[in-house]
Order: sequence, then structure tokens, then C-alpha cells
Amino acid sequence: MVRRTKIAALETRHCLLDVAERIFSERGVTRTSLADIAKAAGVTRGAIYWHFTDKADLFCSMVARVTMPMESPACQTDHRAAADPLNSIREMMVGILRRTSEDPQARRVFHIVFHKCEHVDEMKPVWQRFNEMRASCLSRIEDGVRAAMAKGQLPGTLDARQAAVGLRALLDGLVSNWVMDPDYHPRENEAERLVDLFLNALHAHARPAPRAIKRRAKITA
Amino acid sequence: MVRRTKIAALETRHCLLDVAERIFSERGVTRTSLADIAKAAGVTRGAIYWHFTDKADLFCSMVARVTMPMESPACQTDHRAAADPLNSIREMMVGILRRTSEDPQARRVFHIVFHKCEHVDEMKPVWQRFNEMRASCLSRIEDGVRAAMAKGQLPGTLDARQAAVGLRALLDGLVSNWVMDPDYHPRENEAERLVDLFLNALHAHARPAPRAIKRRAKITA
DNA sequence: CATTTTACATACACCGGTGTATGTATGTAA
DNA sequence: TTACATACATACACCGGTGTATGTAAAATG
Repeated sequence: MVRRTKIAALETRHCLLDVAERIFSERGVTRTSLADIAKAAGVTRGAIYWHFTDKADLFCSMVARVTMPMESPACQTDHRAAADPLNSIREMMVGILRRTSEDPQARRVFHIVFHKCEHVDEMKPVWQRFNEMRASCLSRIEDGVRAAMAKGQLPGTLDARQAAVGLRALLDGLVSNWVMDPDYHPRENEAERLVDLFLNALHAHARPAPRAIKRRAKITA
Repeated sequence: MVRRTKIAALETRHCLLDVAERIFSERGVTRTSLADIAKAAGVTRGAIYWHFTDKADLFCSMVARVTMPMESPACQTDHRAAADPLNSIREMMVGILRRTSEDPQARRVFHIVFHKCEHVDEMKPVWQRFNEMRASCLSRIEDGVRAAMAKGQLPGTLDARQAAVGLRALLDGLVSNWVMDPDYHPRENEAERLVDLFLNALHAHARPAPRAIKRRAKITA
């Protein structure tokens, strides 16, 4: 019963992380105790405290197993170096969304990070990493947009920063929405179609609207 | 010291909600005890339990004070009835974003809802309301897009549902990002410019990309 | 003015969860 | 084979937080 070899110990560790992933996504992080996780994993809290210093460490380790949405290799590419910067951005965005819809483990962890935990200091390493990756992703998109403008793929009148902020917000929103319901799955090629829809939109920037649109009307905020 | 008239009691109640709003947004919901709130409000836990049944009730009451992003009157308008459906959508989106950037209380509560609490069953009334309002907002946008297509404001080849999903995700993402840092404030007219940027984008839908874009290239997900 | 009710304060009992200390059987190296 | 380290299980003490019961002075009511 208590014969644990090194590989068996690693198995236990992975099992604990798997179980934590499941229960965290179901009941939320703070509402699940270490006893819950241990019980579901078929061990005692002693095992958890052997592999992890505390609950926060367990949580961070669990998140560390998966690459975050904007952390994938596709996001690390420098769009400026690409022959087709616009398509480079497109593939990055589509890659993020496809993984968000297809990788079950990623879906669970994203679901936890977005909707089942609080962004508090205790898990600072996670949020720090999270924000750094989002910041770098933003600047990469901005660089890509600028490069696309330089190559004539996008109109020169575009505000690159503005466009990048919008595109990243679109990504954030879609990922957040798609992992809101664990059973939701986007339709075939929905990622591609959505990205194309809004990337094309940038082409029309500064183009006069087809019909007169009254700007600055009263806004009932 | 213990002379409380009816209006004074209401004051206490509001004060408790104000204090909860502040501390929740700073330390997160689960990490703040009712004792913390009572102490900061200059009362004891007894006062809290007089005005609210428990912590969940306090939380829900706090959220109930503010109208959520997609719950504002501007979001309740039927874009189909508008003479200019596209502009109607625009004003709705701009209204949401402007409030998100200008109303401090809304910013605090949105910050809590998005980043400082867990979407667990205990606060079900909040999330139910949250989801219903997001669903109705989505369908209203979709109706508006369809009406704009019918009036020739948008190309008839557009997938209205798809566009609505994207626009709502854009809103979700922007609101989430803007309330992430309590001290962040968007630039002047950033809301209008962002909305226009992506609403114009829809005009370009189905327009061929200016340069050949290789579709379906390998995606490093 | 007497009585009841309000709007809290105070006090208490309880418990879930945590952290740690200790026990122990097995693996592992010499 | 011994001896130590590993990988847990067990046991315990502690405490923060909660819920409730009770006290109480002022306010409201008639």
C-alpha cells in the first residue's frame, strides 16, 4: 500500500494536479479544500503537502502545466519578420482560438483562471506571467499591424495601437466566452471566420460609412 | 452611540455596501471576512447580520446596486426600430465603454465581478442575471446587424450571428481589460474610435484581401 | 408616557480548514 | 544487510470565520 517508487510518486503528483483541475473547475478554487482533492485522488492531505508547499503552490503548479492562450509558440513569432504579416497575425489568432476550442485541458484551466478563481496576491506568479504574456502579445500584434501597413496590406491611416488593443480584446472576449460553459464548442471553422471577419474590417478603416451616420448623438450612459 | 433612526440605518447599510465594494476590489471577495468589512465601516458584525442574511447576500446586494455593462438602458433599445440601426448599435457599444471608463463605482464592481470573485453557485442570482443580460444583448446586436443589412448599411453577405458574437466578445474583452487595473483610464474618445474601427470592419466583410493570403497554412497550436 | 420595535453591540459555541509534527513501510544506495 | 532517504499516512493543535443567541439603548408607536 505504501510502496512508492520514484515514477509512482510522479504519477501521484500528476494525479493530484489532474484532480485539482477537475474539482477547481467544478466548485471553484476557494470552495475546494485540500481534503477534497486528496480524497478524490485516493490519497491523504499528507501526499499533497509532500509534493506542494500549500494550496497556492498546488494551484500555480496546475496552471504552469498548460501554456496560456497568448503564450503559445504561435504567439511568439515576430510578425515583422514574416513575409505576410497580416496572415501571420491571423494564424496567431486562429491558433489561440482553435486550441481554446479543441484542447480539453486548456479549456478547463482557462475556465478556472477566467471564472473560478480570484486574482489575488497569493497566486501572484500566475497573474504576473499572465499579464506579461498579454502585454507582449499586444506589442507583437501592434508590430505586426505596423508591418502590414508598411507592406500595404492595411491602410496607412490606421492607428496600429488602437487596432492591436481591439484585436487582443476580441481574443480575450472570445476565449473568456468559449470557456464559460464547459460543454460549449464553437462551430466548424468559427475561429477562422471570426478572425477573418474582423481582420478584414481593418481594411475598411477610415472608409466613409455607406450611409450618413450621425456622430456624437446623445449617449444614454 | 446607539441612536439609530431609520435614515441612519439606511446610511449604515449603504456604508456597508460601499466599504464592501472597496475591500472586495482590493483583497478579493473570499479573502475579506465580514469582520474586516464591519471594522472598516466602524460597526460590528451584528450590523451586517441585521441588514443582510450572510456574505453572499451582501455580495449580491452590492452588485445589485449597479447596472451591469450590458444592462444599461442603451442596451435595451431595439435596434430594429431605429432609423439608423448601425448607429444604434454604435451608440450602445460606446455607451457601455464610456460608462466603464467614467463611472468609478461601476469600474469597482466590474473589477470585482471580472477579476476578484469566483462564479460559484452561492452567488447564483448574480451570474444568472449576468448571463441573461449578455444573452439578450447578443440577440439585440444580431437583430441590429440584420436590420442594418436590410437597410443596406452592411453587406448582405454578412453572417449576422457571427458578427454579433464578435462584437459582444469585443465588448467583453475591452470591459475586462479596462477594469483590470483600477487606475487605468482609456484615452480621450478611445471608446468611439475603437467601436468605429471594428464596426467599419464589417463593411469590408467578404471583400478579397488586398494581397494573396495563404489560407489553411499549418497552425502551430 | 408606557410599550414595543428597531438597529445594532456583545458574547459564545462551533467547525472546517490549515499547517505541522510524527509514524512507518517501502525504495534505494553502499 | 544495513542505513538512510523517500513517499506518503496519521494525528494533533490551532485558529479564523461563521452563525446565532442574547443584551440594550434609542426610536417609533399608540
